[in-house]
Amino acid sequence: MKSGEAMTIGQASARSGVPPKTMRFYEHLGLLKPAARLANRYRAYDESNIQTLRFIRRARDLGFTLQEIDKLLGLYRNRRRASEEVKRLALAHVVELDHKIAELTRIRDTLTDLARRCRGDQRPDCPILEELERSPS
Amino acid sequence: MKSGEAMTIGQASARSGVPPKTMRFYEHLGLLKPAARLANRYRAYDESNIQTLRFIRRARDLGFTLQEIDKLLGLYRNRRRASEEVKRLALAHVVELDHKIAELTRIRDTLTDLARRCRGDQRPDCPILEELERSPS
DNA sequence: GCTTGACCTTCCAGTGGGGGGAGGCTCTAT
DNA sequence: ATAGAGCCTCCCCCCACTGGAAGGTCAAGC
Repeated sequence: MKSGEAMTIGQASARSGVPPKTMRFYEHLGLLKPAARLANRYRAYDESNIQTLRFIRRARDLGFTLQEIDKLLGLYRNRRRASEEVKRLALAHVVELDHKIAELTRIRDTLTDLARRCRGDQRPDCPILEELERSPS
Repeated sequence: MKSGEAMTIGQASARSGVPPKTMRFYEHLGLLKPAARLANRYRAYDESNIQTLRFIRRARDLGFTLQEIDKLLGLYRNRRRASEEVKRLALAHVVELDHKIAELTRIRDTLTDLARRCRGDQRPDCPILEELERSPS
């Protein structure tokens, strides 16, 4: 394949790291514009599509939702828009992450403590089960 | 209502903190045994059901999946079984939580750094977008 | 020329853990 | 007698995919 020319969905997948099924799914959702088609109805992708797919993949890796990514793509494609909006989106995401991390850490510490107090032998008594059966939290 | 006697799903929900829809859903999944029915086909619950529902709710709060809770309920109902298994389940869950927390923290730090380096003003350049468009990760 | 196997197409169903709401009974209070 | 709350079942929706069925297409090997 000449670089810069049309790729099939499988080749685009290999170069972007986004599975073919996921690419079709994104297109169905409207996150990606409908791909061009060859005479045999196969989807055809070029370098700019790869760039977009990589952008989406990176953003997914950073935990952005598809809605957020849709906005980020809009901002990415229209660079005249202020970076203010991008920063706001990223910081809002950080706040959510902080909440999630705090919650998971609290749970982790509770469980670790319960497990530490559980002998984990053949005897039936276990603080973990005792905690779970407690009155309403 | 006499305590210790039959409750409707709404009353059981109020006493356990599990929404009626969720109770039906759990029954449908087989996590709860099919509830007894009154002559009018309403589900009927007693104190032992409340205990089970509270157990499930606490375990959900601690982030256990419904599959894990199913196992925990089995261990809870059969106290002769060793606490070893309970402890193993809890510690496995802690390991998963640690992975999740580490991943979220890594993402959080990356985003915080990118946002810090983004001026967030009217100018179009933004390290966040630049990062997202980078070559494959 | 024919088969094999990889790749592509569409569409349907399921995941986890529920929530919303329709359409229809039943019970309680007035 | 009637209003309204609560119960019943059923199906659809959320997110972000993933798997699979059923069928079209293409390149290589015999």
